[in-house]
Amino acid sequence: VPAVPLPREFYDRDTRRVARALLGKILIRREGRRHLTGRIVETEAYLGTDDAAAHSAPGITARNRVIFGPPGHAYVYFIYGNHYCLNVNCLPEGQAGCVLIRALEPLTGLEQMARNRGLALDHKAVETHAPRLLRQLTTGPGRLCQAFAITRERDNGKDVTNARSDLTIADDGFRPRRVLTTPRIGITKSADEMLRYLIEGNPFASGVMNKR
DNA sequence: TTATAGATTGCCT
DNA sequence: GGCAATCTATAAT
Repeated sequence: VPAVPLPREFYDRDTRRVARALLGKILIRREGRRHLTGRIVETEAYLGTDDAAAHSAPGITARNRVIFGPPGHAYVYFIYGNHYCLNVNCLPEGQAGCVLIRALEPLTGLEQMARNRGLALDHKAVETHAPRLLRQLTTGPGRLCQAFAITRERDNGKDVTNARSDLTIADDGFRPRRVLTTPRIGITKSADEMLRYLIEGNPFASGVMNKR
């Protein structure tokens, strides 16, 4: 696992470019000496005050203030009374924009992820239902937060570029072969904008056959 | 002060 | 494929 997080400059540019560039990077949750890691395989861009679907659309509020802050910080919100979602904010302080992390390919710490998700993941289960089970760990924005124990209370506003942070994003050199662009999922406003990015063919992206 | 919709998920038929 | 669960930000009263 790479020890050096992506630098702040990585996030200090157009939100769509960051959303695409985050594909293939590694999300790292550190719990003492143990690590949970997963490769980012699906993202969505949420633009500034011009994007009706973005939480930043109404301007700065208590809830969304992280999106207007300096780049490279986690924006975590609670939705539908049940789920947390993880974003990283982009662009310089004062400009809104963030990327929603929608799906990961789990890499290390799978048993802990399963425990966090309330799933049984023994060897027998892996042998018989591996693809189904593994997809239940970190496919979907709410699921990956539960698997990584990401909550608003614990992680909102956290600097993901700080190596001492327990939530960081790093580059291990992996580059996606091909990237698909589609409309965003689960929104009603600005639903036609092509702002969802995923690694073509990766089985851990959400949706059927990597589409929707 | 009350009502409503929401960047989701899991269980039901 | 349909729908309930369950909290909260924001709009409407």
